Amino acid sequence: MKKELKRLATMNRMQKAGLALFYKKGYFNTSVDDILKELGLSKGAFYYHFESKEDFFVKIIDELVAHKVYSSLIEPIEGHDNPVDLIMRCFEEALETAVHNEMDSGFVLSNFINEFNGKHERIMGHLNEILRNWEVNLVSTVQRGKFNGQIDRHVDSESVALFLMSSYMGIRTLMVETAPSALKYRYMTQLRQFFKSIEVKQHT
Amino acid sequence: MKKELKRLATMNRMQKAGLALFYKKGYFNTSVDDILKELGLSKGAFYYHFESKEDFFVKIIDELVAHKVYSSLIEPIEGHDNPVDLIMRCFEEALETAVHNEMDSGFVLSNFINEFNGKHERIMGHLNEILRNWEVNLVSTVQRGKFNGQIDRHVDSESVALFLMSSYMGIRTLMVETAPSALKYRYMTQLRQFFKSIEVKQHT
DNA sequence: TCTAAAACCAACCCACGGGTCGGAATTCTC
DNA sequence: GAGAATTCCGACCCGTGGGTTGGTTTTAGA
Repeated sequence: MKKELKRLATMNRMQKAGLALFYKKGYFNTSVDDILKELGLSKGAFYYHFESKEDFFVKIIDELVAHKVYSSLIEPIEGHDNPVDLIMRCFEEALETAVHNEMDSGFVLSNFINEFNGKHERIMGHLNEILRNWEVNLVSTVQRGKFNGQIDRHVDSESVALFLMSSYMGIRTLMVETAPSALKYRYMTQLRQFFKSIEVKQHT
Repeated sequence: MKKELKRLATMNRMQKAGLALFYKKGYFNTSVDDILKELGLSKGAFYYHFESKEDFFVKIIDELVAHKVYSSLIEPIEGHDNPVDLIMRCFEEALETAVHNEMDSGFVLSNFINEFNGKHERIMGHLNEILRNWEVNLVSTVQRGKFNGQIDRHVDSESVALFLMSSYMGIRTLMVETAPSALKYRYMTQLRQFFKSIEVKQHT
């Protein structure tokens, strides 16, 4: 019984260290040895737990990356009150985390997508699934906004979701090298502006 | 005299092939041999013309990538009539090219930025310069819009420019794997919506 | 046509990285 | 505490990739 626990513990350590390095230096630019060195483990240990570097990475995506995206971008907007506000708060929060994160290297999911886009079918499959989950969630949140009478019924939910995703992925990329705090502020300003334009006009 | 010409011709061939492969497979995942194989040239030829792989890449950035961004995103919006329209047309055109481009791998500049973000100071310096040019150009275009009385004087030009850049970089990433034509349409819809929100309200 | 420089070739060097394997240490189970 | 299974070590294999070098072909120019 305890064996299974230790097994999982070790695998988890490797995956966490792996994600940290893949995120920081990129997949192709990170060797298995790099990860092992950080943990004081050997190649044997690694290949005892994982079939290959690729298999290792796929598991990281399905578990850690998916979870990260879920907890920071999906779960926070699943409430039932004021969808627009939820999305704004969620993005703000996510960006704020990035600002305070010393050694931020961008949006994890976006980084990996960029590295494998059109290059590696299998891995892209797993990354795209996370992306789709996010999208579905955004779409339904926007639709809730329509029901609640906050968002104009004439706008296309899917388009809005897509626009939100695009801009978020882009700003996270830009925030890596240039004054994240200032960029965050500017970005949020325009995001608010955009939301205003699709909100139902209040005939006060 | 003709020697210099041949020299430049060969270097150009290498750079073009290099950019194509770097763009398609990424920098770290493309070997110098890959490029040489495609041209039927040898290592000796390569290292006769370039100091190193990195030097080779930097030159590609400064010449080819910079030029590409300039001709597709900067030059088209430098006119003097209707800035909003110019930007819309320009983005539309750029996305349309991507749609029709079999084997599209995303926005060249964005791809490279993602690959080196926070990882490689020197290369990021060159990439950021292109980014800044683009930004400056967008900012001044937005400001022209204010002068012309098309854009609300209260909006912050830099924020708008940033928002445009973000969304464009994001949508280009997303377009690689998912029905580019549909995404383009949806994106343009929302971009128009955004512009509406910062345009001066016509009191007809 | 002859020479010298420019352009290019191809074999070589070496470090690195993914993956293998036989055995040693640890841990569980009885 | 013995035996077996699990976990891990570390030396090894081998293909790859960046870079070097000595020499060969091509070209310019007088």
